[in-house]
Amino acid sequence: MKRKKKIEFRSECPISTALDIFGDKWSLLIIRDLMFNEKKTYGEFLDSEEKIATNILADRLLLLESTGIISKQKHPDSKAKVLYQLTVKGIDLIPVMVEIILWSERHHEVHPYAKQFAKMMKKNKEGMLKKIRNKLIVVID
Amino acid sequence: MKRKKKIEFRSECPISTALDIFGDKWSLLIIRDLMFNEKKTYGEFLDSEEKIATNILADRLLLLESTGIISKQKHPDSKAKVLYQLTVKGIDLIPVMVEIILWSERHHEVHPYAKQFAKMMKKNKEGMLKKIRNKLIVVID
DNA sequence: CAAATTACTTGCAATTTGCAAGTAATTTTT
DNA sequence: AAAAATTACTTGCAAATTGCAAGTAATTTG
Repeated sequence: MKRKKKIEFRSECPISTALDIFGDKWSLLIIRDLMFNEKKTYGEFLDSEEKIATNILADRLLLLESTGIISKQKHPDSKAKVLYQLTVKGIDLIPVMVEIILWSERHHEVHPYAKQFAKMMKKNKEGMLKKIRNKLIVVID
Repeated sequence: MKRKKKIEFRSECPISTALDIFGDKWSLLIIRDLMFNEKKTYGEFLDSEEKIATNILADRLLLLESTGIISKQKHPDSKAKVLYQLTVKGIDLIPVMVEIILWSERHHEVHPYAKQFAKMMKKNKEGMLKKIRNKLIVVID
């Protein structure tokens, strides 16, 4: 499984461009784990509830890196590990992710934590957004 | 090309659930055309800039209908036409779509209208959201 | 220093996509 | 009123992508 060198943008429509990057069933789940679940390594992404296949994970990490949404760093604990993190471009996806969560919570049966999340968002959206962002701010891109 | 009767939800995570519905390269483009481009018929969806294949379009319209995001109505002008429209659940995707547009505009080269859109959003987001919503409000679901 | 762990690759089979060419029911044109 | 367009799809098939199981190579642990 080798991925295309360059991703092709189908048009200059902002929605289309975004979908060219993360329009699939898995990319936003990796971003979710980085953004909300403090996951940082290949192994941690692998053991999600949705059971992403290891080759797909490798492919998507490459894609997200090549589109500037995540970056690889040295893991402080071990040479055998790789630390993945969101770049600023990735962190900027917070409002997208939050609105997806709020929509899904409103229209589907989801985990209780999502209902809690929606309630807190209703109280103070700006504050919550900043709080999430502050937790992710990072030195190197 | 026959589609699976039922879509399978991989987990109760709100992001995952949303992706099970619209996590592909085309669904949100149909929603975009309904939401922002006043498109309403099969033929209109077909002639987008991104050139969706006709079998894929048929498949996605069915999927969006079965998940309650769009609905089919009689076309007032002709029996040969079908009128598609967003349901309330579909209209509720406005904030998701808007945040995707804003993110994409911020990080990519996109159509000039998107820059204009971003500028207006910055001025008065709540007002804009309401305006978009009002244009879509509909009698039958 | 042998067994785990970590981050991937590789080899297929199965599914999905994309393209070209129908088809069936209207609607328009002549 | 027949013939030609239009509209909303379907069908067949090749090509691409996904998903599963089984490696591999470099650390790290017992």
